[in-house]
Amino acid sequence: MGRAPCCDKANVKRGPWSPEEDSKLKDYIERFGTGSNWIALPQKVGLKRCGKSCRLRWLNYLRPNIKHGEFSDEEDRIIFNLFITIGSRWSIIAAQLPGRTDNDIKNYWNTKLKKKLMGLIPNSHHRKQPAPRPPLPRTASLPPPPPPSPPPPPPPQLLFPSSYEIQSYQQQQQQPPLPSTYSLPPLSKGCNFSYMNNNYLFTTDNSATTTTTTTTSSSAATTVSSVLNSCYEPFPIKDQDLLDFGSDPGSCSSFEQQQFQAATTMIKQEEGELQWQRDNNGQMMDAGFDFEQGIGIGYWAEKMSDCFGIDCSDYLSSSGSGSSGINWMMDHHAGGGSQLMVDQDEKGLYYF
DNA sequence: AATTCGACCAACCGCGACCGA
DNA sequence: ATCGGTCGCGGTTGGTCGAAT
Repeated sequence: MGRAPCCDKANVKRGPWSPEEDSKLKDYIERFGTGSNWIALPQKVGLKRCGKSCRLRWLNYLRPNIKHGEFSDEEDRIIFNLFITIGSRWSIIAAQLPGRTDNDIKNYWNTKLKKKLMGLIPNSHHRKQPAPRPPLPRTASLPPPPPPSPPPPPPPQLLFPSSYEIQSYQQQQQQPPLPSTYSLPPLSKGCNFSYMNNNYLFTTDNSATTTTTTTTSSSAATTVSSVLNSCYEPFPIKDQDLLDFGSDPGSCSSFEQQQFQAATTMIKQEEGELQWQRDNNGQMMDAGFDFEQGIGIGYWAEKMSDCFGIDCSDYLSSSGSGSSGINWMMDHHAGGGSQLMVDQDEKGLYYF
């Protein structure tokens, strides 16, 4: 025995909404609200529609402040990063993009963004502007589009996911499903946030001043296998298993003394071979670290080779310190202002 | 000019969650 | 604790369009 239908499908209209229907529904809800009962709403409004259809039409199209049209690069990045982190939880993703609906984002992801990420189509900076399409009959009742917004600020240096991010996304497709329960930290407009679930760390923090990290379990902190960064500005990631090296001390996660001490203690306890370089004031030097004998440079070079397929022969032949190793990597593979991460648990090296 | 194909997106569908009786 | 009604979500479908053939 199947599930009982939510309405009498034989007596409800289906398919595209007419302007008259839109107008009726919109007027009614604006005057009286939904009454917290979508099933009963169509009868009150005088529509031969299923309640679910009315709800969908209102939420996705008629309600105020719905944003239509092209997605911005910033929206692209937010969608991408959230998708990587939490998967296809479209409603949660939509909650981070005011004016966008889950349906909108889902369609956008499936038709454009996913392909763009896989390199099938160029990113939006080379995006061919589509020719304006005449409104479909079903959209004939739309209000006129908002006036053109002022020109956007100049784009940041890098707008689209790096090769690492895309690689990570592709790898993530093979990962086991994310846990069904997770919690987002409270968000407020303009605040920075980051959180980590069992496999991924996510952050939108680009302020380099405050970062919150939420771990979902004690084991989460030891199973970090992937790191994503939604911006390309230096930022601190403070996590006990992720050491973040930026191009200056302020963008290194362990620069703060407390964090530094904790990380160093842990590393020395577990490995005993990682040693930080400090300047004369006892502060950690710019992106400086070194491996002591035993694993040392060989380990470092091996990991770079493992993770990135990088030929480290010229580094190995140099007489530089660990710091020059970072610089070598920055120069050769990441560019200025990039971040390097060392996953202590998996010995992984990541750069952005 | 006609046909085919792929992109796009509004709308539908079914399931699980939630809530009140 | 159980049941029925409703909501909300995410996957899928189908109509329309422009581009390509």
